[in-house]
Amino acid sequence: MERNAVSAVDLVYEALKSKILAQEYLPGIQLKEMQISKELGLTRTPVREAIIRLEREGLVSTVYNRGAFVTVFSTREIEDLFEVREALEIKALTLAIRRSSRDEIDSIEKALKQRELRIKNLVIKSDMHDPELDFHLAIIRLSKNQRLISVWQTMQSQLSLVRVTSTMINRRYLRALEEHKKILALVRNGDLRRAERLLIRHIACAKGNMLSSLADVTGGEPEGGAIRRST
Amino acid sequence: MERNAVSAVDLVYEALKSKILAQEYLPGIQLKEMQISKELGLTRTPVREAIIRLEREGLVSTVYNRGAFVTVFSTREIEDLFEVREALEIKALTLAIRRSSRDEIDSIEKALKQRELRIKNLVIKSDMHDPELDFHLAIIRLSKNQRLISVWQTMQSQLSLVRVTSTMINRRYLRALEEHKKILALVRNGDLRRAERLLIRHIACAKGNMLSSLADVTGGEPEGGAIRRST
DNA sequence: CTGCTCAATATTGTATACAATACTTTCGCT
DNA sequence: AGCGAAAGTATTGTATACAATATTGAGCAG
Repeated sequence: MERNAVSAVDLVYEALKSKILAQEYLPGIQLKEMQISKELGLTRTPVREAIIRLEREGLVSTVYNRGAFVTVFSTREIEDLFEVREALEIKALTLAIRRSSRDEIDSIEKALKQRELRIKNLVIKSDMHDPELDFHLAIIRLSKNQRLISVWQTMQSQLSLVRVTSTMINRRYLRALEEHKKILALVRNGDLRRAERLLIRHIACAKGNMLSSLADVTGGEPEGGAIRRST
Repeated sequence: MERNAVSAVDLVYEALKSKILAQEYLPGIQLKEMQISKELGLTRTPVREAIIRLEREGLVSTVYNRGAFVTVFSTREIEDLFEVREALEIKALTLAIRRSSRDEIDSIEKALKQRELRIKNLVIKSDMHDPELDFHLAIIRLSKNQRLISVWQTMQSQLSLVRVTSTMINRRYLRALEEHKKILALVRNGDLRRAERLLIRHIACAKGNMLSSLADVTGGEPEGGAIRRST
């Protein structure tokens, strides 16, 4: 009995998802079943099924009889996402204070300090995944609420489709780190009110950055063709 | 050009979803592709694709090489769902106060009053859909946040899989209605703090009811066979 | 050159066929 | 009878085939 058999659908799903998140497939481009199935040495059936999964996660948008496209989020949708994300993170704070042990908080703090060192030593690799996310994910995890975690991750992966100029990220690294440390300290002390306030400001800041960096590239159609061609 | 052409997948999806939500397919039973496709006069392909959609919405759980089953939620998962739901509804309150017009609130109030009349005249039909949901959905909609709305609806449909004895619902009708009216009044006055507090208590009450009604039927395996057979 | 029609192509949507795994029943043994 | 192996059946997973729709491009009229 093959224990660790993995389905072809899973393979395609992971392949597509990582390519989308790595922005190898840019928002707007069409995911052609034939092409993908040839690339992976499979047929269209598992590819279709993987695409349906991605569609339900919001990374892909499909139009009947036209195909599947990497989702292009509007400014409004991004704002909506941030509002939901804020709601989830605030709830996570409440739960974290109630449910997390000193040890767990210590280990997050340690990770923060290591990150601070790396940043100050300027070993910032451009391909380093956003450290911002690590902290927020850590807080979310403290909630011990599996559903909260998975909804948050779905939102987050959608937000990560929005390209942010890396300079924009780098500039905020240190400041964000300070805020993270403060929030964590407040969680440790069980000071929900202040933690909330700080987190809200922190998220608002992140939102502002993303939206302004969006404005920078306004009009910059992603190559590969938009969803609808003018022709 | 067929404008309103609807895909077979959509048909299957809607059919399955409504049967699941109507508890025609009870939690735990297996969704057999062949059987469903024969019932609908289609083949397995669109059935499979519809099932994948439902799986991503949490209504169905699939096991590789074993099949798809209507999800059975554990007590823990229900608690998790309620926590997320609370987070979303609280956020919705904030946004509702900021974004909703007097007219919108008036129309919700009118609906509440009509419902009150119907209840007092004892015209409660057993197949009436839970009025509790109407109010909460109305509040959620006031947020004007499409993402918030859709995440909430997904959660809600999952929660509706949990069978609640109808007497349990009926008993709470009037009391819930009063709470709804109070919450709405507070939203109208922009009193976020008090609205939040009331809503939290209100949801806690609903959660308590659901969990206790769950306890009633503990051990009552859904007919049709559980996910894993003992043999 | 522009705009149109219509054939040719590409792509998706659904059906069918085959393969692999899981479940069931039968049969044989102790 | 009780247990286990093995054949038979059912069900899912993947591949292929066909149908329907959309897109492209050539040809042609104005």
